[in-house]
Amino acid sequence: MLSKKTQYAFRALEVLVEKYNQGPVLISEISRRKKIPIKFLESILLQLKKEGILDSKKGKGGGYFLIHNPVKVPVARVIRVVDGPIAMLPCVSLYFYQKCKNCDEKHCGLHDIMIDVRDSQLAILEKKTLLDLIA
Amino acid sequence: MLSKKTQYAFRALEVLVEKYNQGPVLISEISRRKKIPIKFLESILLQLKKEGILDSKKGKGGGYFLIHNPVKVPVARVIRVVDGPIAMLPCVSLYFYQKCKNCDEKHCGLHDIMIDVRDSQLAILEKKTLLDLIA
DNA sequence: ATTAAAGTCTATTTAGTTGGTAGGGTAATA
DNA sequence: TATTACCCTACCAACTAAATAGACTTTAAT
Repeated sequence: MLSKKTQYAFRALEVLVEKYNQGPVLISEISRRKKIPIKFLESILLQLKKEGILDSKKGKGGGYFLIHNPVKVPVARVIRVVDGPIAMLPCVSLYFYQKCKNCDEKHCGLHDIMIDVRDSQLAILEKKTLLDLIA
Repeated sequence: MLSKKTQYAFRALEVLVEKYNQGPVLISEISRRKKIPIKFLESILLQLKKEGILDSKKGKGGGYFLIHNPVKVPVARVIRVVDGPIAMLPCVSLYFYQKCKNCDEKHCGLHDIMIDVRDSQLAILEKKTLLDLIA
């Protein structure tokens, strides 16, 4: 399951996609429109900024905005930034790989199954982009 | 990510698949062979029994054993019993569905994406069975 | 230069889950 | 009838998620 934080991130991104290339959007506006606790939202947007998905402008007329064309940002990227691994086991994760203590990956049925699952998940999550959020 | 509990469950099931139709297997044997804390393992096996995947026999010569032919038990079933939902959002879960507060499922891009992901996950997890664990 | 708008940072709280431990009770079978 | 081995209850420490509070800094318009 995606964390609530990640779900909030997607809701917020919906707003920013709609307003892509129309200047910064206030945190408070996103919070109000999507019913996200403002301070919690603040930390989410900050995280997305640190990871190079968003940028922000301070002062009057400031706010958050997308750096890249929404069609260039895969859904998978957002999940990894906010939630972490997408795979169901550490030993099959591409970005958060950890060796399995109790299984020899060469002959582990579970490992093989989860590799398949990961590939089929990523086939979708790497192809779908932020633009698909407001389809 | 699957919980450690679920990973233990699969490790334990590997043993029971190998010994299918060869009588009960002691908790202590599974614990030793798979290096699973015995009391924690106890609770996992009990849960699998309550859900109709395993049965047990008490007394001398007792232990746990599979009820059904391993090829009849999909991996998805084990995950649902021990871990809960497989889907990435409550609003796209088949067995643990919960309505989305902030989205109208009819026009929600995120919803549609996660439906696709769920289907592709299940295509694998419903087809692969316990027998594949020891492939 | 002032000021107010707006993002940034640190920290704390609350609640729930996970992983694991301990000990005793109960049922089945040799 | 004594073992063996499952069954149940309770507890705990560590961690994570979700949310809140408040002070600080930067920016831009006046």
